[in-house]
Formats: sequence, C-alpha cells, structure tokens
Amino acid sequence: MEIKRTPKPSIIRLCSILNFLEDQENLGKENIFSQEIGEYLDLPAFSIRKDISYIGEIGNTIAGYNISKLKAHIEDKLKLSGTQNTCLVGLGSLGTAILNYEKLNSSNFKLVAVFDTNLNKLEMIKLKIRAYPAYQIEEIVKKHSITAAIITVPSKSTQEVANKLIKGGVRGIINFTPTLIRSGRNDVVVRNIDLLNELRILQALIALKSIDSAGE
Amino acid sequence: MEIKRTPKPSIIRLCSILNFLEDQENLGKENIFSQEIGEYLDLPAFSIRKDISYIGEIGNTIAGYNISKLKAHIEDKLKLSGTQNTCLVGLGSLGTAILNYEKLNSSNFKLVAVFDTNLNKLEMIKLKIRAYPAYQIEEIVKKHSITAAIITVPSKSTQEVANKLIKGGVRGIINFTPTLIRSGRNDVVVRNIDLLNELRILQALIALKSIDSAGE
DNA sequence: CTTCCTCTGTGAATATTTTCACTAATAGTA
DNA sequence: TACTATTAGTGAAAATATTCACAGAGGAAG
Ligand SMILES: NC(=O)c1ccc[n+]([C@@H]2O[C@H](COP(=O)([O-])OP(=O)(O)OC[C@H]3O[C@@H](n4cnc5c(N)ncnc54)[C@H](O)[C@@H]3O)[C@@H](O)[C@H]2O)c1
Ligand SMILES: NC(=O)c1ccc[n+]([C@@H]2O[C@H](COP(=O)([O-])OP(=O)(O)OC[C@H]3O[C@@H](n4cnc5c(N)ncnc54)[C@H](O)[C@@H]3O)[C@@H](O)[C@H]2O)c1
Repeated sequence: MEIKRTPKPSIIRLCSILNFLEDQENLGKENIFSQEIGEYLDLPAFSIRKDISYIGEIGNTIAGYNISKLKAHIEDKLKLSGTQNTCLVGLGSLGTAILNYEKLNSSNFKLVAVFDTNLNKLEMIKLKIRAYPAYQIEEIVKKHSITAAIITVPSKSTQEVANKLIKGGVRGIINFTPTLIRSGRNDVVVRNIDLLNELRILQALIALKSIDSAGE
Repeated sequence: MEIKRTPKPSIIRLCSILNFLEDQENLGKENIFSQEIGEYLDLPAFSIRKDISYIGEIGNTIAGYNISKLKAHIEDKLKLSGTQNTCLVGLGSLGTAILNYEKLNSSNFKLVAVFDTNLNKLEMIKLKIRAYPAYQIEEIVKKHSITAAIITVPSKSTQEVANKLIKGGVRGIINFTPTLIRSGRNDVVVRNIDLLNELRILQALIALKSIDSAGE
C-alpha cells in the first residue's frame, strides 16, 4: 500500500535503521532480521517491521531482510539518495570539529562551502572546501544549489545567518547554537541541537524514570 | 492535580521553555504570556499552557506568567535544580569545542572531570578542569558522584567508554558518536546526537513536507 | 456595581503512535 | 506430502499526545 503516510517518529527511526544497515553491510553481512535491528535500536521487533512496512513490502519470510536491498529501499522512499550540497557557517572551534567529521565525507551530503565573518580564520583553512566571507552566503548558496546548512556561529548571529541561508534557498538547517531559529515558513525544517538543553532533558527524563520504576 | 503524569514530549518542550525564560529574564522581562512563549517555540499558545499545566497552576489570568516564578517551578518539578557533576570523555577536536561552550559554565551542570587515553593531550590542557587517563573513569566517576557524561571519543570506543561510565554510576549520557549506546538498563538515559543522522532526518522531513503541502 | 475584555487552566474530542495477536509465506525435514 | 519452525506484514486495539472550546478569574472602565 503506497498511500499510507509514514508517521514522523517512524521516519526518524528509519534513518537510524539505515545507519545500522550501513555498518552491518560494511561488516560483510548480507541479511538481517527485524529482531536484530530491534536489539540494536532497543525496540521490539514488531516495531521495526511496522516502520519498514510503511515504506512497502521488502522482507523475506525466511531470510529476513536483504541488507543492500532494504538500504536502497529506505533511501529511495525517504528521498535520501542523490547528492545534497551542504554548507557550514561559523568556523570556530565547533565548526572546525565538524569539518573533521570523517563520516560525512562518505555520505551523500557534500560540504561545498564554509562561511565566516573572520577573514583571518578563512586564510587558515588548509582544506579543499572553499571558504567565503559571510556576506556572500546568499549568493554562494544560490550558485551551488545548497539545500542544507549547519550553523555554528555565536548565538546572537544565529537568526541573521539563518535568514540569509533561507533567502538563498536552504531548506534544512542544523543549528548547534542555543538560540532557536524561526524560519517563518513551513517548507524549511530546522533541527536545534543544544548541549545544555540536551543535558537538561537527560536529567528530567532520569527523574521521570525514577518515578516510573517506583510505581512498579 | 499532582498525580497526572507529564507526557515525555511535554517534558522536552518544558526544557526549551525554561531556556527561553532564562533569556527573557536576562533581558529584564518580568512577565510573559503563553502566546509569546508559543511564538518563540513555534507552537500554539494552548499547547504551551497545557505543557505548563502538567506541572501545576502557576499563571496569572491578567499578567500571564511571572518569569522567575515559572522558571523556579519548572526547575523544581523537572528536578533541574541542584548541581549535577558532569564529565567529558574524549578530548579531541569535538571535545575541546565543547569545553569552550561558555553557556555550560553558568548552568547547574558542573564539568568536574575530562578523560582521554592520550596523555600528551592531557598535558596540553590549560583549563581548571582536572583531566584523567581513561582507565580511571570508573574510579573518578564514583569519587566525584558524576551523574551525567558527554562522550566524544572515536566511534569504536563508544560502548566501552559507556560501560565504564555506567559502572561508575553515571545515569545520563550524551553521545556525539555515530555508534548507538546500549545501556542494557532502564535507569540509564542516553541521547544520541549524530550529525549525519540529523542531516538525513532533515532531508527526509523536507521530503515529507513537500508531500504534505502538495496535498493542501 | 456591572460589563467587558483578556488570559489561564482544563475536560473532552480528536489525532497519532505504539502494541498486539494473528495470518501467510517459505524452507527444511520426516 | 504433511508437519514444524521461523519470520515478515498488518488490521485492530490500546496507549499516548495534541487540539479545541469554553469556564472561570480578575482587572479596567464606565
Ligand atoms: N550544541 C553544542 O553542543 C555546542 C557546543 C559548543 C558550542 N556551541 C555553540 O556553537 C556556537 C559556536 O561555538 P564555538 O565554540 O565554535 O564558537 P567560536 O567563537 O569558536 O566560533 C564562532 C565562529 O563564528 C564566526 N562568526 C561570527 N559571526 C558570524 C556570522 N555572522 N557569520 C558567519 N560567521 C560568524 C566567528 O568568526 C567564529 O569563527 C556557539 O553559539 C556556541 O554556543 C554549541
Ligand atoms: N555528532 C557530531 O556532530 C560529530 C561531529 C564530529 C565528530 N563526531 C564524532 O565525535 C567523535 C570525536 O570526534 P573528534 O573529531 O573529536 O575525534 P578526535 O580523534 O579528534 O578525538 C577523539 C579523542 O578521543 C580520545 N580517545 C580515544 N579512545 C579513547 C578512549 N577509549 N577513552 C577516552 N578517550 C579516548 C583520543 O585520544 C582523542 O583525543 C567521533 O566519534 C566522531 O565521529 C561527531
């Protein structure tokens, strides 16, 4: 059944499943059961099967899933195939760390530009990725058809940078800044990742778990 | 009503609300309406009120919410007050960037230790935070009652590091590594943050939005 | 003192997501 | 062939979360 819509949580889990499948394929595995995927993601097997079922029938009743087939299927249905031109804004300590992230290079996300206001820093880059001053964001984003961006600038510049990116045509932003971005449009997706907020969520969830288990 | 349990998504949103309240308080604001909070978080006002209502009545019908009162109330109910001893494992480029994160210093999360296997790197630290070799993780975590940890080691060492941390008594882990952690226990909370996975989720959600709006 | 206005808090309705129990497929085996 | 064992796929039930519409609170204005 093609018409059924996939719940957002399922989409997010499918991305994690994809990641796991890549690892398993690199380890030389060819087939995998929902059970095994579930163990990795700490979810029951039926939940994995349900997630996969949203994007169509693909498994085999006796050998489980063929890894490369399932991988291709998820990529296809979630529109994860094809190269996505990506950029990074803010070449401070966090931005530099992200440039070192080797796993990104082997993915379909291609870092084609980095931006910073500070020209001295720009001169220090030894990487092959072209660096530009921040005032060129809109122009370069357009020129290279950049669709996704990673923001690692000081908090107060976040919204300004986001505005420029969106104006240039970026449709997805990962924001490592503590300032939330408002895009004002519903065709732009933003994921905010803030360490302090994550720590708080962690702490609150731990407290919740304690209550849960007290009730058992 | 005290007995009602707070949904997990509400808890997570309350953490973001708290963050916003801090900013507003620093800006000198004293009172705030659910409407304003909602605009910031891009949610309807009734949703903000509902979230707050889970932790009890606190608002005023004419002036909205008193910011410092609401802040204290959220902190109290979500058990976010009190100092949490925290550590960082893996002092590479990402770990170093995180040590620079100034906002953490003004929070209740106190970084009391950093760990690395590489002793040369340990010698290079100029910070006040004590650094230890990785084999001391369990011992130091116990000694300082560390409850939360941030992992930024190479992917293959992730699970091993997590095991040591949990053995020492850590109950919350933020994992910046692409390898998911399995704690094997339900009193340990893990938040996995992987850039590549986030980019994929972004891309998949953008595709989903396109479908959505096509249907409108 | 009454009316009006605005804002919170919330029960109930709706929507979404997860869980469960079962069907069907397939291969190995006696 | 018939039986067993194993695993995917899936409707339906249950659980969870979001949305909505309105009651009630209380200050301001006349
Ligand atoms: N999410 C996390 O876990 C986490 C961790 C650490 C830091 N941070 C946040 O990430 C951001 C960057 O942190 P950092 O330690 O790398 O800071 P940093 O000061 O080292 O780097 C910021 C960089 O942005 C550049 N910049 C400033 N304004 C700019 C603009 N308008 N356009 C383009 N570039 C601009 C600066 O020149 C600098 O190179 C901060 O907002 C910080 O709070 C987040
Ligand atoms: N989530 C993200 O956005 C993101 C971005 C970049 C990198 N990463 C990931 O973060 C991790 C660290 O990245 P990096 O660029 O800082 O790498 P890095 O190599 O610069 O640093 C890793 C550090 O961990 C130390 N280390 C190795 N084994 C250890 C162990 N068993 N115990 C303690 N310390 C140990 C090393 O000595 C080194 O200092 C990697 O797994 C990388 O994939 C994540």
